Amino acid sequence: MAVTAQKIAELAGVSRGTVDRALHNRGRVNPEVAARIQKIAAELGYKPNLVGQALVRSRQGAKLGVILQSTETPTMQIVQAGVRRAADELRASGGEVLLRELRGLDDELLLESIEELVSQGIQGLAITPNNTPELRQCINELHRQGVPVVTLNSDVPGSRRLCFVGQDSYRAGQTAAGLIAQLLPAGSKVLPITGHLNNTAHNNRLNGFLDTLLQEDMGRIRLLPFQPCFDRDDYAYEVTQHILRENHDLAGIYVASNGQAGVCRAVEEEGRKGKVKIVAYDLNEPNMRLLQSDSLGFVIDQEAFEQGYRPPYLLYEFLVHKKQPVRELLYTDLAIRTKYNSDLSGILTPFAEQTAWGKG
Amino acid sequence: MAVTAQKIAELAGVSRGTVDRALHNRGRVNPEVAARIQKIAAELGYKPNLVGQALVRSRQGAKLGVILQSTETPTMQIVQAGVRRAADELRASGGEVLLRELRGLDDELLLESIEELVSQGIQGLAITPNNTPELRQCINELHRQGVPVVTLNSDVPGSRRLCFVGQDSYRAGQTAAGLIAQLLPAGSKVLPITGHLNNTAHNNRLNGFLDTLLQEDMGRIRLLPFQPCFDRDDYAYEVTQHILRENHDLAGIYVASNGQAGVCRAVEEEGRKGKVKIVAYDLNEPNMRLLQSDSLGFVIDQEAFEQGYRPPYLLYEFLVHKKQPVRELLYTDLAIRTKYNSDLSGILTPFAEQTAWGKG
DNA sequence: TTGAAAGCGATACCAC
DNA sequence: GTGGTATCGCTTTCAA
Repeated sequence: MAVTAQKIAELAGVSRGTVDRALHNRGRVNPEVAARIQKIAAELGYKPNLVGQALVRSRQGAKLGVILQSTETPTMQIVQAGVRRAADELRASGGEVLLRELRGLDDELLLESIEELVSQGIQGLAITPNNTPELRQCINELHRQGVPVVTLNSDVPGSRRLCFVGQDSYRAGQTAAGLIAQLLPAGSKVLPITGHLNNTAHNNRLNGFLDTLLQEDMGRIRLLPFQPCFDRDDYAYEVTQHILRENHDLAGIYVASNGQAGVCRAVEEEGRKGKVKIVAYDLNEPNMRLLQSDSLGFVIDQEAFEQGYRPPYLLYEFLVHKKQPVRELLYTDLAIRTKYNSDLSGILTPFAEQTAWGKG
Repeated sequence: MAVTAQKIAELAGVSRGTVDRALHNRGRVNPEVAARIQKIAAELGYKPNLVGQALVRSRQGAKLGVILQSTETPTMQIVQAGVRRAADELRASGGEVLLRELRGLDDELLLESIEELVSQGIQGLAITPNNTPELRQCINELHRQGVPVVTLNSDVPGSRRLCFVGQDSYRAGQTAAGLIAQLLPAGSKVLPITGHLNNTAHNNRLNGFLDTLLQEDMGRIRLLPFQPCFDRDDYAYEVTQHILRENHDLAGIYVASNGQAGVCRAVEEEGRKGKVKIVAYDLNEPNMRLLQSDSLGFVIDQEAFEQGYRPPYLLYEFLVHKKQPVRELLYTDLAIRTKYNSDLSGILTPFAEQTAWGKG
């Protein structure tokens, strides 16, 4: 059995209360006594029992808020599943998670939802933010009020958020470049497709991609000028079709944004399936189908589930055990996936129910 | 605040103790009363608070044993790091993990170590087993005694282990095949290298690899007969050198076992670096260096850290909360990695220390 | 068959 | 400054 505060109290000849105050520097304790207690604790390697801590903190009950935007997209639905799972698990430990799911991107609605959750007394917040000055201000204000905020999926750099959980977009671009450079012979022509021209994440991916191909690959791959598709499959289709017809030697397409389904369709309709390698992002249901049908060769995954699952836990740990995240930027893993190492089961299916009585 | 046993007791007009016995079917409770209590619990969606449960169970204290073999290998050292992390975390929740690290594979030593740990009173055990009849018997005997066993990294199929945590070898082979099929043009010559001829995991990888290339790729890749290298770099070097000299058009090498460093060296010395694509397994320090130097194009990762980290938690959950693993075979993720999406930091470096006083 | 009470470990509060 | 005590939610005795 590990060493407890009680044991230290006995050894120091004081009460548990005094030990607690001494070790946590809460004051109101004789400096000499405090020193003695801390020495004993150090020698015994005392660590407070987290279960005991959690139990006492559960008096106030950790009430968390999560707001997701663009919940109509396949990837955000995986993020959602992650949040739900965390919410379920935390509920079993006395936590409470209020989840708001917003369709589309709407800064005003987001700010309203935050206010609503705050008025309901949440002690921590996780959001998929828009990178606007208003939101940055809002995050900083929450920080000032003692409400920690975790950004997920996209970040608000420089704000006083507790941390960010999501993809390292630049590295995601590099990874795609490294893959394509190995996939295609020297001199191959590649078309990069991006989304909105002002989407930071997509731009970072593109930069990582271009930098890597130009610098490290030393220009062995011939890059066509990148084309925006505004995250739309129909535009992506049109652009791809056009470029394919003009470049009969096109060997690869890099899709930094959404639109991969349109790209795949164009490639198939032009009879170039298999000849033109396509690399896109995210492991979700539609992409899974594209992988299975060999329309899409590779996706680079961003662990959407983890992006939803982790933040509530980070907030809980911070609130209940005062534990800071290990880093400010918690980048999710970048797995390269083909149809053979992709699996969504166990993520989208309802997970094993815990011991519960009734509907739960 | 979530619904507690106390609340149910009040609503049912009984005491907490009765509620507890009724909900857990411990008997000694009037059937009618039990029914009423269960109905109320179901309606309220009662779930016992895990923190409360854990605290009371901590009276007995969960004492776990972990035995790792081949700890001299780079990958097992990552597994070790995972075990250590879990041990640290569980200690903070009142758990205790006894870790035995064995060099090499030695069934006898393994069985001795198990006995030793059992005699020290462990209530659960995790091991990297050898697939021998003696060990299977030992696992079954432990099961009979009520000591759950988790196999990790390698399995003992058909034994009464609680579950297995590790790679799906067949799928790992398929993944390599899918990658190589996309990497190389039709007609490319590929050499498969394997380890010991009786290593089940390596054989399964090879089977997955061959099946996939022969069936799904429809023989577009020309396969050379596979060569064993007995997990040794020197043999792998020799074999590779020989084959390279006989096949000036060799386009790829698939390494299902250890030996990749020897393979890479041979390829470089023959001046074929970059021309011959190499796919191997595991993200560990030596492979990381091979990736960085572009000697190795891809590795397929098996989440060694997770293989060490998960089992203690599975045992803890099983012992403390009676929670069964979701599946019997818990396969780790198969991420395809290049130098751009590989990262070992945060795994091998000591992780952020928790609030502690002194040496810990 | 049931209730009352102790106790797991840590913390908060209130007397002294 | 300090010790005592109640408390978190649950399980487990021990009495009744």
